[in-house]
Amino acid sequence: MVEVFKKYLAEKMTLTDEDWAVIGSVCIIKKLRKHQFLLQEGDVWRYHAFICKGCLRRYSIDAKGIEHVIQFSIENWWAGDRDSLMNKTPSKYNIDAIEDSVVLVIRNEDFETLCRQIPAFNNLVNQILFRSLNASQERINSTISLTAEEKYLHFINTFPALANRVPRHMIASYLGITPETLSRIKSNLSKQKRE
Amino acid sequence: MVEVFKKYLAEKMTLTDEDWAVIGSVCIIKKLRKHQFLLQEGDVWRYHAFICKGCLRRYSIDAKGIEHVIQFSIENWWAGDRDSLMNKTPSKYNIDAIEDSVVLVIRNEDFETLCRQIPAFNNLVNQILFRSLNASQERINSTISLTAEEKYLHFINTFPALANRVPRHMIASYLGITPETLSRIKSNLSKQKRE
DNA sequence: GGATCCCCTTGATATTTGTCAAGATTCTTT
DNA sequence: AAAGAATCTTGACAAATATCAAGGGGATCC
Repeated sequence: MVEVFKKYLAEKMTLTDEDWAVIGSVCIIKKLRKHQFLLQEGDVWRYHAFICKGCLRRYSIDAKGIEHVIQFSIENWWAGDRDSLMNKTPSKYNIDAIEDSVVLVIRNEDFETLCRQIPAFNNLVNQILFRSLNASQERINSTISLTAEEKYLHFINTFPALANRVPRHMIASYLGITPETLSRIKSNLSKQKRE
Repeated sequence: MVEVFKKYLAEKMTLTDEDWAVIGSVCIIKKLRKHQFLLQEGDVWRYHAFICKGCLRRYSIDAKGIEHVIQFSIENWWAGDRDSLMNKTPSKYNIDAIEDSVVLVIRNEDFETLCRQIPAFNNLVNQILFRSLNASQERINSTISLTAEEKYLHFINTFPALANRVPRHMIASYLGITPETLSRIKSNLSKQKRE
């Protein structure tokens, strides 16, 4: 499973055998069964996690006990709680597996050493940061500008791989609407298509 | 006005006179009158802009011609369009001044040189990136989890300095609600307070 | 110092979305 | 294969929010 990560790195940076020896040595493979937590609210997150296989979600639980999905991540993406990591504060989020998954975990100290020792790795990390930030902005834009139906269409456009992979009620939660509303949107859309 | 930036840097990193000589030499001061654009949709953004004084907003315009405020920035914050900068693509956003403002602009080439030459500066930039990302996540969370009234309360809690500084209809737009709804929320809140 | 424009408020009404409840369907586990 | 749990759908109704329209107040510009 480490191979997935190696391939990912090789595609995004020039990766010498030497680099890989250093990086590989700090990687920890962790299997997660469906529903198993990678991070629970209240814990401090001290890692960087790369998903080799499977699908995770990050979500918060509000005062009324309702779950709100903040993010999905699948193979070749990262997961974690930067806020908790950076400020060493208990996390406000939960991360769990939607399917049986395999994640590759790197301890933060090790990760920082990698960034210092391997400039290309550091650049990659920065690139990912930039991308995440742009994606966030994009999401904010669509959340405040679009109707429920438009948000759903935007979602399946942006993440076609997820539409048939994660339960609908989680997509609804991600979009900030109720499962019932999503269900109606879908039935409307397929009605319109038939006409 | 460059002093504001110097003070900002001195607070966030160890800034030698030498560093400042290098940094100061690439700073361009730009005055913006109220309503004046810093960036217009379609232009490519090639700078980093620090606000010395005043208040800017970034917004998009949707297919129906409606403006959606994505972000406010005031003195001691940065403004710009990372997406356009990074990908060298025409910007999807407008940035304009809500009040007469003074911004400090650094060309991207110069900025990158600074990052390479002054490690402390580079660290600061990374820190800011992290913070922005956390703030984005936080905003997404509140946008999908809260009611209109809660969003408004959350906003004035998070940005008390903005509440009395930017027009209400822009706050409404930022929150993804109509000005009318915001107006009613405010009148409800003050009613409740009186009771 | 009007005149104009922009912004905010309020009311009436329409639309969207949420809530609650029941039944159907699918997935899991044994 | 059957039981049980979770998920999805649908309907009736309620609540939240948007839309449309009108009027008032304050800033700004000749």
